[in-house]
Amino acid sequence: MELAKSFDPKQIENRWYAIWESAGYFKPTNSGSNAAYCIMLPPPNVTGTLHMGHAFQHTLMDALTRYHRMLGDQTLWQPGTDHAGIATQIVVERQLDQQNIKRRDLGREAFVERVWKWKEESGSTITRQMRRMGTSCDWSRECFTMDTVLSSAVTEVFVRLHREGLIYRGKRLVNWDPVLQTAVSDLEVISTEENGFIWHICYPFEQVGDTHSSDSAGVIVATTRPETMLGDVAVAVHPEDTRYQHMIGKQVRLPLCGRCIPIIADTHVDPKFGSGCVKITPAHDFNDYQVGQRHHLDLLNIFTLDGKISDLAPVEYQGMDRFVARKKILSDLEAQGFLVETKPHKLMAPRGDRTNTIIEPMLTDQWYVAMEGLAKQGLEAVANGEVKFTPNNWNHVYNQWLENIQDWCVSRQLWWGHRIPAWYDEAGNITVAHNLEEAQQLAGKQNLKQDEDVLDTWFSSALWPFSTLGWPEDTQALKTFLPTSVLITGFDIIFFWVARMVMMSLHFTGKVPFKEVYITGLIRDAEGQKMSKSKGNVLDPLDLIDGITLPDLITKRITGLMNPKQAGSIEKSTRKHFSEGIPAFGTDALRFTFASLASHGRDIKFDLQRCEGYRNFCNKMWNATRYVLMNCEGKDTSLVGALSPVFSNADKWIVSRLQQAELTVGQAFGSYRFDIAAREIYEFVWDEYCDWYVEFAKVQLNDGDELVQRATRYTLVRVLETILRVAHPIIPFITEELWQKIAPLAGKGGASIMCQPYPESNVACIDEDAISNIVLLKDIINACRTLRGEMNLSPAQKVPLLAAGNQQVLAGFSPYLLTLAKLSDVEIVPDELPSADAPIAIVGDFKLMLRIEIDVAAERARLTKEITRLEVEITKAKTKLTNPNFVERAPVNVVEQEKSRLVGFNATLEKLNEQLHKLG
RNA sequence: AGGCGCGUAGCUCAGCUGGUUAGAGCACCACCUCGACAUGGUGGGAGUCGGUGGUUCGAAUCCACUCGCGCCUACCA
Repeated sequence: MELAKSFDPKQIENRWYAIWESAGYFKPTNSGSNAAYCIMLPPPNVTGTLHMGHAFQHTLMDALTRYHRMLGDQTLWQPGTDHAGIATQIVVERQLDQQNIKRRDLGREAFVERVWKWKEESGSTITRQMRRMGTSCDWSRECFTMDTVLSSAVTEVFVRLHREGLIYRGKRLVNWDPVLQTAVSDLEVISTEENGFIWHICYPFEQVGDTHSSDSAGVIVATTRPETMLGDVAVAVHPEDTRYQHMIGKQVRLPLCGRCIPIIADTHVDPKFGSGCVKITPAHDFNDYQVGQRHHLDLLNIFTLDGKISDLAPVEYQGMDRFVARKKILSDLEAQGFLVETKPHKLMAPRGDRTNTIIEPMLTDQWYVAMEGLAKQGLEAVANGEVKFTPNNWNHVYNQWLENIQDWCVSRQLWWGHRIPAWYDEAGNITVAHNLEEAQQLAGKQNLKQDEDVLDTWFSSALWPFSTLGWPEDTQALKTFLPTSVLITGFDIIFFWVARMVMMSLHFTGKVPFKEVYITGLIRDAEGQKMSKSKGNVLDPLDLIDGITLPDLITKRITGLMNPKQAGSIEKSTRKHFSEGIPAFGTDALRFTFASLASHGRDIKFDLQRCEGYRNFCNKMWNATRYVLMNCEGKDTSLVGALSPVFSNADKWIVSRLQQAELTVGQAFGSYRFDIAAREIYEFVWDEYCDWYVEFAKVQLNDGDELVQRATRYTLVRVLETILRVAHPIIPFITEELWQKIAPLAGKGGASIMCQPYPESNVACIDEDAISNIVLLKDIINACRTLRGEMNLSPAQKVPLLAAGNQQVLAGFSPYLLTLAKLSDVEIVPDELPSADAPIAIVGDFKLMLRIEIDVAAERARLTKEITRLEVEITKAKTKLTNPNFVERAPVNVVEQEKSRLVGFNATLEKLNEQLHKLG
């Protein structure tokens, strides 16, 4: 069957994916003694959709997976999804909101059932989309963090850590999200600089007989959160602050509350900031909590869990929302004369990463994992090289966090997630166990109630590398694939996930979870902005694959906006950037683009035009294959026969060049330089195979005898078949389609290219003589073309060439020159070109002359220009070589190189001068 | 406050274990339907490598300082 004239990705992609998957090629079928290669897919949110970041990372993981599978490794790419506790719960709660149902009205059991239902409905969206990207992960092993098996691993880990004393329950200040009404970890709090105010408030001294002068009637405290004063239990000053030293131990009366609180001394206070007096609210500020601990102060909790003023505050504020209360407190303070000053102030506001609400430090009972010992192990693993980061500057980031780690608050007051395996009796005694029965047995009581809370999503994610392989059972998969080979992920989850996996895996399996971590850049839009729904700059990878019209793209971007007012500006910028919509580039072009952009350590601005360029590349590959098929199908492409084929220098050259490409690509995969791999494939296919070799082959097929033709066909087929395999890990679909057509001509076959061996470089196939011969030929052709260009010859205009130099070499070049340099005739003379008013060029020892009528003055000018350039180079080289410092200190090869350059320049200069004199 | 990264052609980026004339893609200009490909071919224009200083025979590359941009971590009430 003939190939279509142009590459059309739609025709081939879906068909091949279904074939691969149903044939079971994604399973780790290479067996036995072969090396194991394993990548864990960072499990996407089960209800999520594929975004550019996923598509990018999945492309790199798939390229490595396919590469290693073809190398013959036992290769597993383990897929799965994450239940994403908070994120998923929010999505379902929003749906309920639209029906005016509150989660608490529905009840826990019904709500969780609802989430499961939603998970079943939408949970396959992202995996369906991943299939469009060509991802060759082993779907038969697909996991979900709340599967029975994985859940039991979670319980096991919790119970073991508790029994080891590494999990404990405690009442402490935690980051509290008053909207979600759950604790969150430090990492889930985003600090953003915001414009606020700093208020100076006077706390008057408690009058004890003595009278103070009016200006020292109290101390001035500065605060950005006046509402918390209701929970103040002290005022702190620096012990060495001479302004306040004499006041330490005195009492002030807290305005609005009337309570008396002491002035205490604590080094936490910075005398240079504000007034040098700090109000201390231990129940609502992390620093104040520390101060409170040091001074044995009471914790006065004046907030309820939903962010209202509690009944421990004066009655007139009780039940008021925290922000409303702030306003009232400020106006009351002002009315009573306590508000001294209001100044604008930039502050870092802590906000919840999911709700964007101000996070409140809140005193609650929570479960914690003690991190110190685990962190130490985690640090060691990187320090001793068991885990390597690429690029390795991420070591610092990882180390810095682990060195300053706090205990991890793992309990969440949510319903969707792994329920904490702890039970309470009526007296509140805690029993941690694998299940109720065990807890009852341990507690010796029947009437136990399970903890209401669930675990942080990242708790189960931290176990992913071993829980998916069957831990705590000692499975074959665990033995084979742990430690896994490489983790590919973004820097944004080094703390959330990477570090925690290292710690948990070391602790429970004694092995690191992965030997290497490749940290990718973050995909941004063309202007360098992070892609987000609210900015309206999101690109859907599937739209790049299938294409989308401008109206559809606009509609997609402006529907479901949190702030509908942005629709106008989003539409405008979308029209500007995508005036024609997006054409269908196909999966391979998109994947090739991602690979090309994957240089190390940098944000990636996604450039649509590059994607277009790589679609063109796919088309080029497609058409090169068409050419080969047209000329080789049905003809003898083998080496078998009575007479052996005669390989030309061009044949030997392209085969040599192929070895180099194989080597470069292999090394590039090994060092995660996908950009280098992609560039090498691009340049080899386009610049070498298509631009040069196929053109040489045309000459050989046209002029050569049967033996030359056979060698040419053999080489055309052999090189193409190989480069398809080289390229397959990056562009799986087109290479499969084309390989199926080409492989039989190379005497190969198989159900799929993905099961074929990966090409490996063979130095024995490198022919240095052929390489230098073809380099010379290319130089001569280029020189002729340049001359033609400078003489403004039209491409159709064939002119005769007179060439001087080694006659045998020139005779071999002649047929190629005729065609590739568009010549009417090539005449060879041994040594000297005749005197003539014709343009000449010098290539090494060869002199070329186009036999055309020229403007003598123009040619004189052209030669003079070239001579001037050479003279500059000669001066530069001479200056270097006459500098004793250079000759003595530079490496020998550099000096030699400079010498031979000078010789070459001089020879060329001489010839050009000669020619200049010959001009009439 | 500390840490990291970036600044090279109009745009997006390679090159940066120091050594030919600093490269590519896209965009631009000119010419071209030639039996693989106009998603193409041939030729061409385009950069004082952010700035200053230093090390060196030699610096886009190494060092110091500096300007501009971005990110991360921590935090002053």
